[in-house]
Amino acid sequence: METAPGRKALTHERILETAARAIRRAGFQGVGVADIMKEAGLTHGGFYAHFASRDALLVEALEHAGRQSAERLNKGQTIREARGASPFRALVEGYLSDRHLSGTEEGCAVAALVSEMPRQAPEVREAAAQRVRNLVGRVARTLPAGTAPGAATAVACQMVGALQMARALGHTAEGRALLADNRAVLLAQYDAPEPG
Amino acid sequence: METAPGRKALTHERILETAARAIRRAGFQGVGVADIMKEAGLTHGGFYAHFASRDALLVEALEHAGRQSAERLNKGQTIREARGASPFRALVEGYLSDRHLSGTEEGCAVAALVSEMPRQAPEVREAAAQRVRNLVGRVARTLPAGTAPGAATAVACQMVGALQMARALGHTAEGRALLADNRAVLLAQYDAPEPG
DNA sequence: TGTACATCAGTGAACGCGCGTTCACTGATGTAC
DNA sequence: TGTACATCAGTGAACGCGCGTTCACTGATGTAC
Repeated sequence: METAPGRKALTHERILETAARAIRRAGFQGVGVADIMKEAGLTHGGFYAHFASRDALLVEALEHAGRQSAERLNKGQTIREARGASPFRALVEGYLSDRHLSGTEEGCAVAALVSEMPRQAPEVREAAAQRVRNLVGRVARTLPAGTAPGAATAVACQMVGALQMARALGHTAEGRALLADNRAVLLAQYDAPEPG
Repeated sequence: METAPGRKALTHERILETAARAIRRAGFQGVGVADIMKEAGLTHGGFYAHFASRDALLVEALEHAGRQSAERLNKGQTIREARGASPFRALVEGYLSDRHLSGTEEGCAVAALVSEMPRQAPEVREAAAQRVRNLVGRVARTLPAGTAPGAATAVACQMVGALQMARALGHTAEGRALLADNRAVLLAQYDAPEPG
């Protein structure tokens, strides 16, 4: 059993939770320290009692978002596998779902932030690179044994690209069709044909 | 023959050229009006004689970047095809090249900016969506006849995702390996095996 | 159980700075006669 | 060819505003005796 978190630890967690959502919603550059503190029900002055700098918050927020998104994907995968889907199909259908398309704020941090990652401070970039590696690892674990090397990387890139491009097209028929195309192509390539 | 551009038109073009590079380098949010004007050798005050607002500049800059990147890809494709590559191979090897990895500023606007696109003003979003459609169209034109429907979309998403994720990992062996994995998987799936 | 004091989480005013936008202006270019 | 004037591209100071960060403070909580 872990030590019960004190008042400060609880507040810290609340700021992190808010920030993890905010960066995915508005981008690294899209939210300020004051915005996040306000959304967490605090005043901006208290921020530096919790984090050494804005970048230090971004690092922790990325890690928090990664954990949160991983949990969410785990849940979705478990449910789909219980319904008979292969691990790979469960991942693809969860990641490239309409729900994930519109749920940027709770979704994959890589899809929400990749194109901004190269422009961040070194510490933030490193935390971001780790999210990328984790995503590739997740894909690797769902691919059938004997899949060509490099496939996990290729699939991860396609999934991230697809979600982003669908979002760029808007939450419209056009965006959803792009997602559907990607699901179909991926499942045809790496999964047994759908039964029935 | 077109009308010879006057002094103002030349300046307009120079601002656009600067902005098209700047947004790919630093992101939509990463550069200000004053930065761009300074980089173009002007003072910020003159900006509003050329553009109605910052967003209006972003729209034109996206279009400019799209044209520029398209020309560049055309050139690369022509050279590779002259050396015997199929149109598809020529595109993939150009888009997923180490040169494109490190040439963000002159490269594909979609890869440089997708994850920021959903957060822009409606006019900018629409110009951005058009870049996405153009990229998918370009891929479609290089795929062998008879390829499964949806393949062009899937390939475009993978290429965009791959370039971004490689950049997120840094211009290192890790990033270049990710690109190489993607090239290999794409060529194995949609192209005849490399001769020799 | 009750008082005195130390600790500490969070407040809010203030800092220097850069943003997008406006506007009165300067000085070069072009036109009229 | 030369002068007088209108046009127009670009200048630079100024606007209101929000940013990241600092810091003296308040008021609640916890501890000592």
